[in-house]
Amino acid sequence: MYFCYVKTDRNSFTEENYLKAIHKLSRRNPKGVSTNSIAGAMETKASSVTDMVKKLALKMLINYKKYQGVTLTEKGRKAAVSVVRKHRLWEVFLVDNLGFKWDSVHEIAEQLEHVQSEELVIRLDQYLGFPQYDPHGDPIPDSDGNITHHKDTCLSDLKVNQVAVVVGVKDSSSSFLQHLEKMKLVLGASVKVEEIVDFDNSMSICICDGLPVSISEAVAKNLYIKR
Amino acid sequence: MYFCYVKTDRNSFTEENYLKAIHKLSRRNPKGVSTNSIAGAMETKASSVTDMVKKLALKMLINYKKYQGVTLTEKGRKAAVSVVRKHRLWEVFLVDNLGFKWDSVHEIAEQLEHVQSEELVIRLDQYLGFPQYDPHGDPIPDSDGNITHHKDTCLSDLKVNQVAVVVGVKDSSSSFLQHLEKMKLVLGASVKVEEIVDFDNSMSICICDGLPVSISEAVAKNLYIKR
DNA sequence: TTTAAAATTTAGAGTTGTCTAAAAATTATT
DNA sequence: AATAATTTTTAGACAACTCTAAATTTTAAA
Repeated sequence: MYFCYVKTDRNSFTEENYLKAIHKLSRRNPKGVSTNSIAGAMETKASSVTDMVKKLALKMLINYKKYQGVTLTEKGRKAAVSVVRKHRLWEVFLVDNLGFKWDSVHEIAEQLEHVQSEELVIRLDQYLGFPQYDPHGDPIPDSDGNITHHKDTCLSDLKVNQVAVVVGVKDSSSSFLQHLEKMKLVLGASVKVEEIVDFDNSMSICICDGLPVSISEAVAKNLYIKR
Repeated sequence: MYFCYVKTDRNSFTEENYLKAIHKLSRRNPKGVSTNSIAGAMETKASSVTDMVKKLALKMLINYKKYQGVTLTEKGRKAAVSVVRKHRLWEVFLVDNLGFKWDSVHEIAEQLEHVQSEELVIRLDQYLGFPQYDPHGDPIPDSDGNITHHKDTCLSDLKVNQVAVVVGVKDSSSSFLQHLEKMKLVLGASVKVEEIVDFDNSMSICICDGLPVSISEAVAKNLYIKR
């Protein structure tokens, strides 16, 4: 740990990425996020996390006591959500305006999300028509930092013969998105469960009234739906 | 100077900014840019420049021999121009699409220019309709790195009664641009020289056939025109 | 409850920048 | 050509991160 006093109100790219990771992990662990889980999310070592976590605590962005997990302060949550908001708005721009495919925008948005300008976000949001969801169906936080999450109903929660519409994906990795695309299992697609195989919980489903296709439980668990 | 071997083909933000500065300075000093002038442009110290210049030389981006000025290699020039291209394309986007004023886009473009993605630049360029000039009249380099500069005719080169159209500004500082805006002296405006004051070389000009206004020599020297 | 395993933190060091102060080289002046 | 002024470089150190390896603390198991 190096000596550090807070100079600016701004956060570095690295700090923003940590905040974002902590925010994401907080959903599943509201009582406190562990050092190791942050290290996993950030693809770095636990010792680096400890250092950064001390720094974020100094900046009053997180609550931290040694050996206990961390939670975001309201200030930290605001900062994290602001980054998420920018990320998702830029993803909409990339897909809707520049014609990128949904599986290739994440990396670019990871860079764009760090551009600092209140005005830019406001104007971009307006330019895009105040979108509610990003290309993966994730909700775009409003400018006050409020997020209206999907009800966590997954395709895997459906029973035989039930019908629903795909509204989001949990895992946004390129490979998963490309796999979905091949089956035309994209946002807005209707699905009907034809059969559930007891053995491995795989499903046979009809996508947009097409012929039945089989999907694994892993896939079904990563798709959000609305009935 | 720290030990350093070249790991990636990518350049850091700082490196890109140095390359951009050197590129800009090279126009006036094609034979070699001095350490001090780079330090001036980068708002840093000469010793920092020496360090960075060594690093850029190691990466084969510039030609450097101690105590002599530096020049860009072809590789360095390409890298610098690529950043300039991105900067200017983003400026067009900010003004034309998001409705920013021309005096408030520079800072944001300074951030956006570092976003790494070939595909993004290609698509953005197309989305904007392959613009030739940015909102300040500066030429946008093509994807091969070619720049077609304005002929350097300035408003200050005109004689009494001559007529021209404003096509660019040399200095793009907010304060200068705001000053121009107040007089409606924007890109595309027609100007006619009514009078030149011998004493201080200030000019009295009519903008778009309006009433004569007086502008200083400094202003006239910072405006590119086409006759 | 003592021991073993896992998670977390500290200590020390490396990287990419930055700076100040002093030394060396170049350029300008007399 | 010798000296002065300026420019440039070096040396050493700080800042914001990163890491490995060792020391703590917590949690799980026997």
